This record gives sequence, C-alpha cells and structure tokens, in this order.
Amino acid sequence: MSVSTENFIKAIYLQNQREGTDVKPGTLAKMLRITNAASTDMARSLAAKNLIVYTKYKPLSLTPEGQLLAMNVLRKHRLWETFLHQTLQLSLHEIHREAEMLEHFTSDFLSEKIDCFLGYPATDPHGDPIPTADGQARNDAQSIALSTADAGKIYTIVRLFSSDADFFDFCAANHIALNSEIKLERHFEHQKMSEISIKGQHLVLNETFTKVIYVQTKS
Amino acid sequence: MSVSTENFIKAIYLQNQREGTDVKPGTLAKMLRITNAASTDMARSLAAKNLIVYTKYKPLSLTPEGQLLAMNVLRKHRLWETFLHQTLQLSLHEIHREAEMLEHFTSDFLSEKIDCFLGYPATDPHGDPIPTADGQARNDAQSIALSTADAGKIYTIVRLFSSDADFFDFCAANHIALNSEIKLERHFEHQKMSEISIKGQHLVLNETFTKVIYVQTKS
DNA sequence: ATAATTTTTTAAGCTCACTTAACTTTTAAT
DNA sequence: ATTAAAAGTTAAGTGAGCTTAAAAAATTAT
Repeated sequence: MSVSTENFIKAIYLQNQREGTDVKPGTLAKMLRITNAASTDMARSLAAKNLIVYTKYKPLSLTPEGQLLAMNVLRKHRLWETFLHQTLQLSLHEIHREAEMLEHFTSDFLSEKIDCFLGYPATDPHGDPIPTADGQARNDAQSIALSTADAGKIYTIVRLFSSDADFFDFCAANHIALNSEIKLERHFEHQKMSEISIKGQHLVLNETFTKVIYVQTKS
Repeated sequence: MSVSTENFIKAIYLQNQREGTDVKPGTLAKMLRITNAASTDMARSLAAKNLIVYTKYKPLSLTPEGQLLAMNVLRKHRLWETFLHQTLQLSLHEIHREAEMLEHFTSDFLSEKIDCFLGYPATDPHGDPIPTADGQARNDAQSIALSTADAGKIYTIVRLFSSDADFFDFCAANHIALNSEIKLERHFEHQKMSEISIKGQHLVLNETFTKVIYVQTKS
C-alpha cells in the first residue's frame, strides 16, 4: 500500500479513537493537509479497494481489511517510537517525526525483530498501545480520557494520545508526563474546559487537551 | 529528493566505483529495473536539477551536488546496515533489503544519532566505507579488487562490495567472509576467471565476483 | 566500409496523488 | 421553513515516474 493510502487509513482509525464522532473527508483533509477534493477522491478509491466503507455525504469507516492495515501501520509507528526513544535516546518530541516516515518502509519481518529486541512492549513512550503482530488493537480497558473523568478525584496519567508537537511542548513545560499524579479539580460549563492540579500547580486545559490525556484512578 | 532520484544518483556512483567504466542510461536501467526510456528521461531531468552532467549519447557523471547526495544516501544505507546487523542481529543477507528502503526516509538528524550510537564506525558489515556526515567518501586506499591482485599471493578479505543476494549466498556457502585469509592461485586467460583457495578449498570465480571481493596483502 | 545489431532517444500515453474552480448537498442559523 | 454558510463532490488539469512503440545514433561484426 502507498504512503498516502496508509496515512489515510491511519487517520480514519486515529480520529475514530480520539473523538468517538463521525469521520468525513473534511476532517481527514485537515489532518493530512490535503484539499477536501483530494480527500473525497481518496475515499472513493479506497472504497473501491475494499479498505473503507464509503457512501457519498456519509461518514467513513474501515472495513476489516482497512482495520488490519491501520493496525499494521500503527504497530510499526509505535514500535519505532519505542525503539528510537529507548535505544537511540531520542526525546518524546523527536520520535513522532521520524516514526511517521519509517512506519511506511518497514517490513513485517523488521517490525518483528524490533518487537523482539524491545521485549514485546505493550505500549510506546506516549502510553499508546502497540497493536500485536496479528493485528489486535490491545486496548487499555481501565483508562479514560480526562474529559470524561470525575471532578475532585486524583488520577495517574497513563497515556498522552496526541501527535501534536505543541501539545507535547505544553506537557513538557507543565510536568504533564506519563505516570504523574494529576488531580482533576473541576469541569467548567459544558465540559469545554477543565481545571487540574499537578505537582502543586493549577492549570486550565481546553477540551482538545483533556480528550488526549488518558488517566487511571490511583489504585 | 525523491526515492527515484536518490536511487538513480546512487546507482551512478556505485557503478562508477565497481567498474571504472562509463555509465550510460542502459546500465542504470538494468540496475534499477526500469526501461531505457525511463532512464534517459531521468538523466535529462536530473541534469536540469544540476545533479548530474549529461549530454545525449554520452556517459553520465555526478556534479558536486550529485556526489554529495550519493554520499548522503550511501551513508544512511550503510549506517542502517551496520545498525541492523549489530543491534538487531539481522544477517548479512537481510540487512541490504531493509536498508534499501530506510535510507530514503531517514533524516540527517536520525542518521547522526545512529552513527553516534554505533561509535562512528568506518565501515559497514560488508566492509563498505561509511561516508562521513559532511559527505566525504572515506576511501580505503590499500585495498584492491581480487581481479587486479597478484597470482600466488595470500590476502585478507576486507570488503564484499555487492548487493546481490546470490553473491552473498555463494559467499556464505564457501567460507568467503570479511577477515578471512584467501590465496589467489591464478588468473585464467584474459583475467575472465580466477582460481582461489580459502579454508583449504579451491574455487574458480568469475570476473563479476572477483571485481567485488576486495583484499589486502597480509601484513 | 558497409551492414547488422544494440543502445539511446523521442513521442505518446498511463496511473497516482494531488491541485483549483465550479457545483451540489448537508448543516446551522434565524 | 427558509436561507446562509459550510462541507462534500465533480470536473478538469498538473507533475512525477513510469510504460510501449517507433526513430535515430552508436557500436560491432563481417
């Protein structure tokens, strides 16, 4: 599969995960920095290849074949991120950019070797689950997005589900990191903003951020 | 630069190295498994980009810019080969295939990290010199191709300058490996074939093979 | 030196992954 | 419910990197 195809399929999967919401060509166009026209075109052509289900003006979804492809690309991406971070000491800021390229040019054979070398990790350095070689998503059942968490409770950060450099810059500047303790002080209005405290510091986060910070109740 | 461009430039460089001879579109077409027409087309377009010097019906050569690009791609290729072999335990058979893909999608930043991790090696697992970050070829002055070596003398194998899987299979099956001792028994006829002995075994090699086995006089 | 063969080049055409521009459908606002 | 705005779609066109087929030049064989 081509780079464009893999990225399109991956974007559908990720968007479905991050927001529960419908995915339409426009959303993907923004994610992939192409025009709506190109996105619609791609949707039609991938539907013809039986990778996605697509009817004009309706939301897109992955077929089982598309899902498998998404898992395979995401597996390679996350294995590379883990590898680049653990072995080559690249920072959390740097790994995404490199993995974004390498994921498309890594054979199944090589990804197996990397997986083996790393000792079959379950998650990457952002806490994102690494799909298995047979295409299973390996979902973390007990973690929830901060946006859906309860005000007043204390949680542990288990996942930073983003690929936005600005978000990671913000995290680095504000002690938001995996395994850190975080208190959700309160949600404002219709959950559009939330106040948290971390390492004694109080912060107000917008919805975009609270949707990608995944937490678990302290056990 | 695109994958096609990088491969074209790399092929010119490698062909110049392996045979001292002229490189014309047909040679590159065979190496890259494209038609002569496509090769000629590519030559014209890369000349327009000032990467190669090209006049109709004449041999091609690299400009300084083209040379730099070749060094950069080759550097990444050989760093990956070294890394895949040393760190991920891929065999000499497997590393070329993977490096051939990864070389085109590796930032200068990442290749630096790999180089550092490996301790700035001078050669890859085939004995091929790894160009420096500033684009120097790092040539091994004292090694020569077996085809130009003296009959009756004993040498040490220092480089297997090939990317042909069949050649490496042959090497593996006949104890031809880096640092092995090899005796050049004699050249037949117009140097088209040569007899060697290695680990007590006598073999006759064709010119293609003797041109890619590089040796040094035992010191 | 001439002819036969091989190599190189040109021309026309294809697919992929885009673009812009015009148009249609859906969604949101009043 | 109607209308304005936003989103989605279609159509036409582009450039890269190929292909096949035909023509031109260079090489080789006699």
